[in-house]
Amino acid sequence: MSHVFNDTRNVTDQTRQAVLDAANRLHYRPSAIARSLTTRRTFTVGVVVADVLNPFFAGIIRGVEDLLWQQGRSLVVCSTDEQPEKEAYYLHLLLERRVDGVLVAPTGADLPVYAALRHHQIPLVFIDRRPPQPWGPVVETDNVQAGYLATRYLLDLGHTRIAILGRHQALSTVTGRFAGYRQALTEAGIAPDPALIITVDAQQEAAYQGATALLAQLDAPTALIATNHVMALGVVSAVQASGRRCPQDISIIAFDDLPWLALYSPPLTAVRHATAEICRQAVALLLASLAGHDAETADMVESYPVVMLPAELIERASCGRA
Amino acid sequence: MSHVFNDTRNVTDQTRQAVLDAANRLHYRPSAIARSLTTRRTFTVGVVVADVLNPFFAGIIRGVEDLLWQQGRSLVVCSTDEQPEKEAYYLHLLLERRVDGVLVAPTGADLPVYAALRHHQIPLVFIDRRPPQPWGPVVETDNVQAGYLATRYLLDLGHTRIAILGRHQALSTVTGRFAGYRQALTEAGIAPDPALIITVDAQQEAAYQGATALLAQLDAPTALIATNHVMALGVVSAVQASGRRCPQDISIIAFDDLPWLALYSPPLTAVRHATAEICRQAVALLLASLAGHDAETADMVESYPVVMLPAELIERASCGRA
DNA sequence: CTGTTAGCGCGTTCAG
DNA sequence: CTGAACGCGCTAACAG
Repeated sequence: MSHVFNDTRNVTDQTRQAVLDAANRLHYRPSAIARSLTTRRTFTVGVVVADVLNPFFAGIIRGVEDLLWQQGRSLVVCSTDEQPEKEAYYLHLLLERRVDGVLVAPTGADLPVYAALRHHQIPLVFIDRRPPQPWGPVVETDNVQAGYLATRYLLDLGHTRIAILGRHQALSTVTGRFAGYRQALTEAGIAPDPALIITVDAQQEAAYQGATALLAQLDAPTALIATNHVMALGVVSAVQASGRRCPQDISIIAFDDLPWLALYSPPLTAVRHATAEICRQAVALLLASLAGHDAETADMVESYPVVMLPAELIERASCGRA
Repeated sequence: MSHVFNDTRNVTDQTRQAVLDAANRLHYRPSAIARSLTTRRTFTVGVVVADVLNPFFAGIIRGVEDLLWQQGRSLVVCSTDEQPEKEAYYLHLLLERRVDGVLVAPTGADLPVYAALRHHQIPLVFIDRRPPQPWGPVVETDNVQAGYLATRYLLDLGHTRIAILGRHQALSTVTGRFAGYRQALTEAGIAPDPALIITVDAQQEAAYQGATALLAQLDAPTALIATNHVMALGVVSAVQASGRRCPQDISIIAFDDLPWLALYSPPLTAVRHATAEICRQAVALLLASLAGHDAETADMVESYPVVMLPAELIERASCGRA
């Protein structure tokens, strides 16, 4: 009797025991499959990111898992490798699985599956990046502020030739960070030099090549900003290879703070995302729209919130101070 | 008509088109829930590890995902934080979800839920660590060989006082690596010194404390082996704090090879797991036992294979050579 | 407080 | 080649 398991009815202790005993004897476990078919809830949410192996996304997944596991919700993870086709494929998979909701760091393409998800009333919350169209709420780092923060910090240290490296792909994260970079320079009366704004492919090797080219310029930069963790690895190795000393010859700022950055020689200054807060807000929005469906919010506002969380600069020795 | 979607029947192109058109118009998507209820297959596998955020496990998850996504199978991830209760909780969750199979890096406790999974015919494959009882096949690194490899390498370099740091918990990984360590020492005619075998809690801070104590000894070691990545971080910071120079004053070997180890000064020698191969073998065993159920392997052998994959030493400058 | 029943949306089988 | 009926295991609604 399902009532015993779900406490959905008053039952005498006697019958409860009888049921429980029988259940144990037969190794009975209720089937979540059958339950989902009737209740139309799967207690599962999908998390779609670029790459589970990227520590930034791994942190997001861990944060979301921690917020959900006590509610009996499980997480299915999907790595898109920045391929829109893979993103669409996974979203279709999640749709067929009838997950209760999806958190997605979009590749940037405007996929038809977003409409399909909406049609099936599956809440969608975008994390880290903005979708091309407002298909759902967004929770992201304030990338303009983050780019500004890093650049301003270097300017205050007296740097005037500051280079920035980002992904070649048109992601909202990269464009935001670049915008903040330009804004800080302009405010300081420095015209952004296109030769110091480098975009490369996603791999560490590409970042290495880009940074190496940068350092080989006649009027080479005295400071480098890597707009994500993989780029940071490439930049660091390029600086090593160039024979430059950090921070004497060059300053480095990394994005995405990870344990090893503090152990590097010198310890690397980094821009840290409010990862835990991103997870909290995203999950809150997801659960809210989940509840919203039950409540039949008829005249649902067609504009979704965009939550921007400020980034924080972790000051270490790689810029010659602290 | 399900026949159209599954090509399970000969259908005229006309009716096929009619069905497909209607499906598109209504944004129809087949429900994997309902399908699972009848077919008793969910096309979902669970992966239970200690911590998704740990790069070693993140690599495992990524590897498994890559092997499974094209088959239309999805992955639900679970972090136990080394707590048997959490492991049991998650395994029950996966059991209720009727996943097709489970890959688990067990905490080491002998949980009743293993029997429950078997009773429900849900294949179980253990990865990275050995379970207390033979509840399923195991795919792991040859930890004895790995510990031997690292120790022997240091011995060949002339070290005689070699310390090793491991987790306090009784995991098959740690005991194996310790055993290999002892074996190498003994072979070299050196009696293992209990003062050089340190076990600490899982956190980086604990490893830092342990390594610091080690370095403060009167007859301090000249080489340190950290048996996992988190320990390595603690060891490295302890060496830095002690004012020692690596490799002049002390040699370090890390476990779990990650990109940043090569960028450290000096680049860190590390023991690398055959992560991709672990994933391949584990998934192969899982799919095999999955197929086995259909084939009704009546007289199933009650002993499961234990696959041990050799580790590899990545030689870098932190030991004074290469 | 307890027993019975309809139906969730598929795959499968059995008639047509 | 096609339509109709059954059942997977559960929840919810309805009788007793």
